[in-house]
Amino acid sequence: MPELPEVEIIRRGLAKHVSGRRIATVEVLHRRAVRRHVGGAVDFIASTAGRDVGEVRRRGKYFWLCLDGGIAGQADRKLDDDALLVHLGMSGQMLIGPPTRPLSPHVRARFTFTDGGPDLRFTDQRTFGQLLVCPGAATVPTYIAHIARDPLDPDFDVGEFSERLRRRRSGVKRALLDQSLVSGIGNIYADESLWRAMLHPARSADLLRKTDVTRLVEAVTVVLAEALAAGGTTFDSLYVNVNGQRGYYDHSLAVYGRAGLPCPRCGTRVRRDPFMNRSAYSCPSCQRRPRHPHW
DNA sequence: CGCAGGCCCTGGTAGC
DNA sequence: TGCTACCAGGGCCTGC
Repeated sequence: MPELPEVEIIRRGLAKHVSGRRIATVEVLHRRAVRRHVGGAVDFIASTAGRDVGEVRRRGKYFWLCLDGGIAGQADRKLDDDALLVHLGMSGQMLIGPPTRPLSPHVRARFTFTDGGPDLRFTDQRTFGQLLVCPGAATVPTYIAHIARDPLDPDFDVGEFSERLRRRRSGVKRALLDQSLVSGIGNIYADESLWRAMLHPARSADLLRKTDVTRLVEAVTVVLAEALAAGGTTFDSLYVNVNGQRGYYDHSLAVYGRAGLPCPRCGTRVRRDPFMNRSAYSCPSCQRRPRHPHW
């Protein structure tokens, strides 16, 4: 379940291993991986094969490889605006390795490079992930223009986010998961941030006090940064970096996936509530349930 | 515009 | 044991 920290780890790995190289061949092994690419698999291959990879950028849980140019210090190079945009969904992986290694069963797309070096394999067991080429690489790809800035973005506007959050008439957890309000937060980091800020997930966003919102923004920022420093969360073994290595933030999880286990702060047993056909984990003592829960 | 719910998908596991 | 049911989940999409 890659959320912002995991996606950022992968972005860095790709920047290290793929930026500055020229794509040679592209194979699409599962049509669903390019279902959002206008023109389908044939056009996707034509739009990526033979092109140079520049910087790798990210917004929230999306990242994109700049195609043709965009590499720092090479301003004279032709600057094309295309982005190879990636969303990993629940189980997507970007794996770098020797071209000769066997093809694992869930590889959905494969990229080789003209230098004959390590290839790149988009591997995705549950096929929620997707790849597409669209314009807007230099700023934000058009396809994700509706995705809000994430809390680690230098231009993230805390004031604007706080105001918009306090106008929402839904539960605060639901709001945190809305990528058009703030991006990069999924189920794991929403629960961890709310626990840290001592806010119940079903608190109505429009009833939060300003101090609550300030504490929440602080909590989200710290949780995401700490998870990033730990290399991300490998909860169900589906997340690994480009070299196949796991992250270690699961050792620091306070509530997520810990129903019945003691809250690290007060020892009360962590509670699991049904939430949008999934789960919300919280401490019944640290995160007081509101009189009128707004899930 | 905001909000809620359906849908897409597979592998692991619980339960019968 | 072999079957079924359910769970995990992000985000697009539709309907209100």
